[in-house]
Amino acid sequence: MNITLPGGRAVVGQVGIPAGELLAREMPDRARSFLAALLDGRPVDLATPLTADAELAPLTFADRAGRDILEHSAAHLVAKALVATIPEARPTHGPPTEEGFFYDFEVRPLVPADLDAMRTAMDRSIQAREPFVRREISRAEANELFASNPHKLRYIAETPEGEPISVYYTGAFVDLCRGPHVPDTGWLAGIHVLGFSGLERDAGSEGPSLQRVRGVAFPTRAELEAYLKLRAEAEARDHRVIGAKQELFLFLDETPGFPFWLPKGMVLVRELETYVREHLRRAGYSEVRTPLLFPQSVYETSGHWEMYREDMFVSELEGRTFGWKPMNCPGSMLIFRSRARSYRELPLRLAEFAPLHRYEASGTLHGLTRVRELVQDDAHLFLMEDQIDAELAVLLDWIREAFTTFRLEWSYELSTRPARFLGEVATWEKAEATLERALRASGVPYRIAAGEGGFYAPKIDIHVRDSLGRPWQTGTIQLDYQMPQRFGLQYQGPDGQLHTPVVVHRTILGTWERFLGVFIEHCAGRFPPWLAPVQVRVLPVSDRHAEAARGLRDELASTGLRAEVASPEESLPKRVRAAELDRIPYTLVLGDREAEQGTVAVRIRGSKENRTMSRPEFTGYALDRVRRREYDP
RNA sequence: GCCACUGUAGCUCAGUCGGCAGAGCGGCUGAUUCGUAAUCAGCAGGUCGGGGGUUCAAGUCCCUCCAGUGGCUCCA
Repeated sequence: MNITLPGGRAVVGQVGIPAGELLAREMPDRARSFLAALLDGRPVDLATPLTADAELAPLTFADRAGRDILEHSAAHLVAKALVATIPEARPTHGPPTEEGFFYDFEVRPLVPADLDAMRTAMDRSIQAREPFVRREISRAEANELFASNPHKLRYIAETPEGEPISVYYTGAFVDLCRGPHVPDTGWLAGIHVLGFSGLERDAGSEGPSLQRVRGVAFPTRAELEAYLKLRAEAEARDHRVIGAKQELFLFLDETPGFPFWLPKGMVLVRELETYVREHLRRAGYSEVRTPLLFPQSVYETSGHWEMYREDMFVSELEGRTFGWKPMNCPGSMLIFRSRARSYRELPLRLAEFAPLHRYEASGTLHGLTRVRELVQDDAHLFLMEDQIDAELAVLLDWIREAFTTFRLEWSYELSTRPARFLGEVATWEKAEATLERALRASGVPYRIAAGEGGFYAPKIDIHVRDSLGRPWQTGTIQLDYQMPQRFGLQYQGPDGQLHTPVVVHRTILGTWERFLGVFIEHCAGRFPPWLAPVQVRVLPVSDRHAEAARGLRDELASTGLRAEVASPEESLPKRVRAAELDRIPYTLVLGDREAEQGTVAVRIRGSKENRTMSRPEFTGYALDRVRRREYDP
């Protein structure tokens, strides 16, 4: 029997030798990291006997498939532990996910004490290094074995005739499973249960609700510890925590989902607006402001009433029904329609930064990243068909520039026609193809999110990851053939005929709220100097320098820098510490030495050294970095 | 909206079996006049998320509403 190993090396194996044994024999140095194998490209247990000529490769945690196997094996262990804790629990399924695994159970609602019991049971199993043992059984045997678990019976029934039905034993616990698995539970020392939650029940289904237990798994305890440390770090830079500490924004019980922007947070918003407006000016946009409320009839025209009403705030006034706008598009459409339009006006680019209201379900609210009142850096581009490609190219270019400025890594998702949509399928497909062409032309990688488009248009969504790798959706580019039609928009073309324009709805940063939520976490509250609410803090060494410090502050303020004085009621070291904790980019110490020489001692955030500069030298340095929007102080 | 959990001073949290509401930080006042990540002392600050109930007695037990957290669903 000839077995081909990775790299094309062919070895001879005795028929019946387990895959793991052969791999260990041929690659003894690495054998300890092998948790499963690929047999002719199919993942299998290491215990699988080799019976014919084949290609064989080891799988480790470094392989995506290997990682999935470890995580799925961890899910089995969770199931074993939960059933040991609550015997009447009925396991359903437990797949690996992007960040770990889960296992869903039909069981009474779990409580934290259940997790403690499960952890104990899991530890015991891990200590015992219980092997995962595969058995293939008949359909009848399977039906008998899982007679008390309707979910497993359903999976058995769904298994195509002719496909083997396999079960895996872990000690006394048995689960219906295709496998493969790690050799034994000793591999699961790096398992950690993150938590549990109830699942939304499918409409119409009865009986106890499902409970999901989520976890992560690593090959070693040490890797788990590293992961947990990263998570703890992520919690420390939670924008909700930083926002409170730095007094950027506020949420009150009385107004769930409605952020209060505090003075310092408002500086961030204004700086972002200024940044975006600079682009608007260069790229030929005009800014408008349209009403916050429109009568129902306008939303009937736009399609919102049919497709988006659930998410809208609605007011009844004098017997008429008004909706608070959830998007800016209707207003822009009405402006376009307000008079005859010529092709010479196109592209017409209307930007609007108006507060939008969306009645997001209470359970989905989350700090700044999911709110009920938000402001987008929104614009609508009214285009002729042959202007679309060029505009899309400009937008993708602009996105690259913006996200580079913020040092955010971004990726694109092409979201296609959803189940509920307006208009004709053919138009949708044309729009989707146009967006895809633009993405290809820009040369950036993208993913297709089938069925994730808006109800009126397919879109390119911009996803950013913060520095800890968590993904967020921010900007969006939507190519819309529906709304112009529904609003009856027309322009007179060079041919003298009336045509319907195409509209691109687009945001770059998305919303100030979500963008700042993400960016606060990305920079961990250490804002680039141009964004920092306080750019310079002046620390007089003692009372006799307070006057000079105030003078310096005024001097800095007159150049446009945001500066403040920390008066010497506290010790200098304490004020230095506070400035560092407040993430102030530039801390200037002013004492006798500096007063005499007309200099300042400059401490740059994150650096313990300080540099003596003349006042004009510092001002020039700081202003230059602010003006260039440098990321670091 | 659904499931679970949580809610004590501005913030982070302690509060045992139901028996007098606490600490640190922050704030204020005073002393100190300070040279690059915490000087010292004192003081103020609470409807224990709201309402209802059980009890001689509720921060603590029960019900309910509100808000938050983690998921589900949804989404910028």
